[in-house]
Amino acid sequence: MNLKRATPFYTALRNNLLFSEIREESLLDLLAIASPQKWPAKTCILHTDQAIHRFYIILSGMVKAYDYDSTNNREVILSILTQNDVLNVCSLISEGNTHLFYETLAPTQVLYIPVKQMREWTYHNPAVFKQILVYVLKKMEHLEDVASDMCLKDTSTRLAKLLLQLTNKSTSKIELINGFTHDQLAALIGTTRAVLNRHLQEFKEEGILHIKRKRIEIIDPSLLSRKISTFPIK
Amino acid sequence: MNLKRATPFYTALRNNLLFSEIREESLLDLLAIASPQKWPAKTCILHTDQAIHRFYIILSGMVKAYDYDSTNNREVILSILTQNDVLNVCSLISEGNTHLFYETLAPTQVLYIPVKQMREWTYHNPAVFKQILVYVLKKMEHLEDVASDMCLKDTSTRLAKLLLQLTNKSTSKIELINGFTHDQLAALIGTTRAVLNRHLQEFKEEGILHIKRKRIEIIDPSLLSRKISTFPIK
DNA sequence: AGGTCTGTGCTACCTAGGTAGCATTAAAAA
DNA sequence: TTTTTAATGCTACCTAGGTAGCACAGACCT
Repeated sequence: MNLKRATPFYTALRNNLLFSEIREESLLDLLAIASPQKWPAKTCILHTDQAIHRFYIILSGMVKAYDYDSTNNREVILSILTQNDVLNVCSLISEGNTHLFYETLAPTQVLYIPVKQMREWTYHNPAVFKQILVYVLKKMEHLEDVASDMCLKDTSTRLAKLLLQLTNKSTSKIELINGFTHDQLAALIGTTRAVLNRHLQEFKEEGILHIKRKRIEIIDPSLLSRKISTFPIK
Repeated sequence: MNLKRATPFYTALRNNLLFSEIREESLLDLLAIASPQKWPAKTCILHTDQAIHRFYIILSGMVKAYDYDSTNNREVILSILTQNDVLNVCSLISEGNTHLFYETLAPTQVLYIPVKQMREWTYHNPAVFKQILVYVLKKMEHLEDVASDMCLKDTSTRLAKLLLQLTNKSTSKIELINGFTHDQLAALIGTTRAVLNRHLQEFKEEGILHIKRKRIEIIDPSLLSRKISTFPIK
């Protein structure tokens, strides 16, 4: 028993807010039906029948949730999932189908639990639903922001917001998306690489940031925040 | 007791999927702390301190959830709430702040429960969280669609989708948004009245629909569905 | 070293959709 | 009825952002 508690998997679950209200014994029950799995980068997930019937908890790595339109060959990333995020919440409830696609952006470690067993576990631990609700509501809020920005704000505002959001206030470094290509950054703000680059160059000209290969450094955060939603004209 | 069960309020709660798993006695408890309220059309809600501390269940009428950008004076409607929808789910959980605005589009009847009492009630009826989760996940799915359409699909596709979605398959009538002005329709697909009208006229020319004042009638649904995501060019 | 590939910068062009403004019509109010 | 208001149609213009294409650079291979 004590051995189990010592595993990194146990610690991972224990530190996950989703299970903060769960008693130790129940958590060990959960651990008992969970299996680890590793995905290499650039793996599509939730597309196999098998994957649909599993509930995933991300231990490390990164997964994008995106939609893709074949008519114009474009992609939007609606959300980036990392440590402590979960995949396939719908499966616990209904055969609910998110139409989104999921793909790893980096090698990713997960724990998975077969949906059937997970449902059984939730039956004995209904308290988890409240925590899942908290989790989903937070995602929802983000999605509301994304949706409204996408159609009310222009591209350069969206870019500025993205960069500011992901800047660590204390270190002033951009987190999470360093290592992203411009294609991926473009998908995050719902535009094209060419357009994104146009705005990046603008920002560079104005002394707001440095651009290195797969890495952006903010020089002047205050100038950047002034880019938000203040139209150049008017 | 039997009297209470006979009230239209009881029936409303009983028919609301959110409370499908709730025992009769618990539902009566809920009814005991609930109060009816009427909002006239065009009323802003959730903006007063009082309103923030209440959980609302819509009995009849219509409320739009929207965001507004003052720099370009535009509005997006992200969701339309009607009978059996609820307002202020976040309040049950955290001081969670959706940044959206809410406004009635028609005279609306609600039941409200003070958040404090509602939280207490949920404490005794935790089963409701699962149902709320089901509800929120459904809203989430819709929001994902909206967000991705907003940046991957062109306006005429979004319009076609909107109209088809709201067409009752059996009666072939458009529901819910009949009575909407073009301004409101535009906000629903994230564009401007002028642009919306341009596409409506296009559709009319092509014999897809009739346009009357505050009312649209679909003549040829199959032509309309062909408008979806098939670019005129290519 | 040389070769391949992926990411980036940049140019020149095009169009969907945003903006402004006004004329027309239907509905509601006086 | 007339008056007033709200909803709609339509015109003419403008621009942000999408498209295509290519040159160049750094990374990563043999």
